Amino acid sequence: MKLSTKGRYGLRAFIDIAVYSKDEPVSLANVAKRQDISISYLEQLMAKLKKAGLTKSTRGANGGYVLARPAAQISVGDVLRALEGDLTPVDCPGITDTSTQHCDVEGGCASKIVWKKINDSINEAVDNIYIEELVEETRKCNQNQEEGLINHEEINLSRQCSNH
Amino acid sequence: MKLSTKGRYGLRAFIDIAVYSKDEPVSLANVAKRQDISISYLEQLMAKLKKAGLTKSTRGANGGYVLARPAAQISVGDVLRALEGDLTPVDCPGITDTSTQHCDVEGGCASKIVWKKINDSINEAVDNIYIEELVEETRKCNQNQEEGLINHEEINLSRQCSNH
DNA sequence: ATAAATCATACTAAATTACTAGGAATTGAA
DNA sequence: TTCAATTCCTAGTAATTTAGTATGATTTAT
Repeated sequence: MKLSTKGRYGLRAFIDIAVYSKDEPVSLANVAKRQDISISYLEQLMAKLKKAGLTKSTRGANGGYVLARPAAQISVGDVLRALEGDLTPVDCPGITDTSTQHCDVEGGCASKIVWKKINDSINEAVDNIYIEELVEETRKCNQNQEEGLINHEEINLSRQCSNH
Repeated sequence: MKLSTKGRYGLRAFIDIAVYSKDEPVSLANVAKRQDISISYLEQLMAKLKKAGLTKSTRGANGGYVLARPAAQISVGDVLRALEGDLTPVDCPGITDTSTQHCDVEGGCASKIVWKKINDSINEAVDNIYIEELVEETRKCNQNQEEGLINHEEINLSRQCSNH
């Protein structure tokens, strides 16, 4: 049960755009440089985010991406679901509304209870973190790193602020 | 992000053994019949569960599997981790103790907050459901289904009690 | 002896992931 | 007008993972 690079890279890219798009749109070339993800792959991730209405883009020179809404109004769940599809490790009838599967195993309804709790707990978790919080955290860490370089405390701080 | 058949089938098989092993060990042939999973695949799942100390087996004719501890002392988390490995959709340094990965992406520590919350919420969910509860639920449903057949309410009840 | 069962290991087809590649369309600036 | 920077769109592909099957050895009750 792994979150794919779509979700992992995509959230990082989204936060990056949120952090750097205050004045002007952020180009994927810049995101790629900062996050060490290929432009080509980023394009695919951005297509999903845009289709979900989470980003707006301007084409051509000096173009790029900005958030479609304030970061305080976009949850991590919004972003991850746009990238990964449903965040439901188990999809079986009666658990998700979208399930098209049919289930006809004999005997018992027990494991369904488990799948529902897992699904609900994940969605509850990601729906209660907003991008704004992560933007602030990123700014705080970037600042710490600058101070750290002055104070020769790179090792501690880079560990504290490592990303993924 | 999907839970594999190892986890899905394996938990069902484990519950099945818990339900039917009151008097004698449960053979995989019987589990296979009831749960519609091949014996050969079940053998692989049981190897993991046994290695984790969750089941005991007796070989030879009339052999089979029983739980190694009372169902009230085995959590769903124990079972799923035995089958799937760590239930951590994102494994990155500083989040899990077992992580051997190194992370050197520049700038920011934000997404790590998210991954930790997701991992914690899943594990908290599965560690607070015990097999005993699922055994009782299974018994309740099996009984309902029998009554349902008598009362000609098969459709409703089979929906209510469907498994997966 | 035989049949029923676990145990152990190797193999494989299908699906998914994680990208890369190539080019078309748009836009600001020289 | 031309050029470079950019998003947009689609196809392809190598590597990995999944979801099993297959085969045979070993153990044990009858």
